[in-house]
Amino acid sequence: MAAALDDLDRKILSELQQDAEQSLDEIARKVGSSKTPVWNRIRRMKEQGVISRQTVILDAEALGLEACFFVLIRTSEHEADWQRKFLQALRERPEVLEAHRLAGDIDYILKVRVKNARAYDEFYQALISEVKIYNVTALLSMEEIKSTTVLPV
Amino acid sequence: MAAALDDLDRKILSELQQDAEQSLDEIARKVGSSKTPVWNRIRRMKEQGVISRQTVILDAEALGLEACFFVLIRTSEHEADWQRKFLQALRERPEVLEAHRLAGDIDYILKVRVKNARAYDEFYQALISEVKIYNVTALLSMEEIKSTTVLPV
DNA sequence: TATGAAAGTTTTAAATA
DNA sequence: TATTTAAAACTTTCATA
Repeated sequence: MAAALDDLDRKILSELQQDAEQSLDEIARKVGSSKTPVWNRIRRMKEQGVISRQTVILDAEALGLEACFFVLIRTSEHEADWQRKFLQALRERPEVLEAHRLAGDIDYILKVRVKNARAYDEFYQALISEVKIYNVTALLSMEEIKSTTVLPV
Repeated sequence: MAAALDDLDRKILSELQQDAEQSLDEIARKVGSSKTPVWNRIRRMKEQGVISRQTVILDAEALGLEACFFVLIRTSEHEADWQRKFLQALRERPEVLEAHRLAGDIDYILKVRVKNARAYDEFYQALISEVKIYNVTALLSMEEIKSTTVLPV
């Protein structure tokens, strides 16, 4: 599955991750190459799916989304039908930014961004009314020390 | 802190979050406006810090980063000096994608992306050798159900 | 890989509602 | 005050060497 990337590819990815608004010329200069090879490599990496999309990162606080919770979920249900419903509920809710199925004792972890604690409670009430859940622990973030989309390349 | 955004601003943000490669004309058409007002609003939202940056989202699997852990940390140390060192270590390590200080029983949560379980162990050993930590629980993600940078606007 | 030219986009300015 | 029009500067895209 892992794509074969050389040093130049990695430098280009690193530049694009830092700032996707740079022009090809600028990136080419920084990575010590020129426009055409950089352009061809970017196109190839998009086709390969190494680069999945280009987006803007918004400031959650500036949008008034001041509360962030990590939610640990244990469930007694492990049936296919229950799971499908649960996953669908998570995918549909825009306040759920991350959702992972886990190995071990805790079944799922979510990262949820909302306006405030009340908005979290509304989310929580809605979720447990949609699907049966055995145990939920919400961890409230007091400080975002780091939050990055930049992967080490 | 929350910026005053109107309906048109929100539509523009929604388009940019979905796909930041769209041209101004395309965005303008979709949100029912035209190039210049859209351009002025984007510039204003960048200045206000609502839009913090533009980036590419890479596929972690395609890069060979196949393991994702959520790490729950309890510490006995709460001194300023210890904390500064700990936060610095987290910020410097590129495999740490998220780090939050929490309210309550668990002090910190991390999201860590690495090649495999061995790479996680190397990260873990390095971290505990740098700073004293009381208790660590690592939750291994078996399936990424959802992972988005798109905030509800 | 480099060059360069065509097509398209962003950015600024001026005119208009 | 905000929008439309228009034009200059710049960028991307692609053919050719």
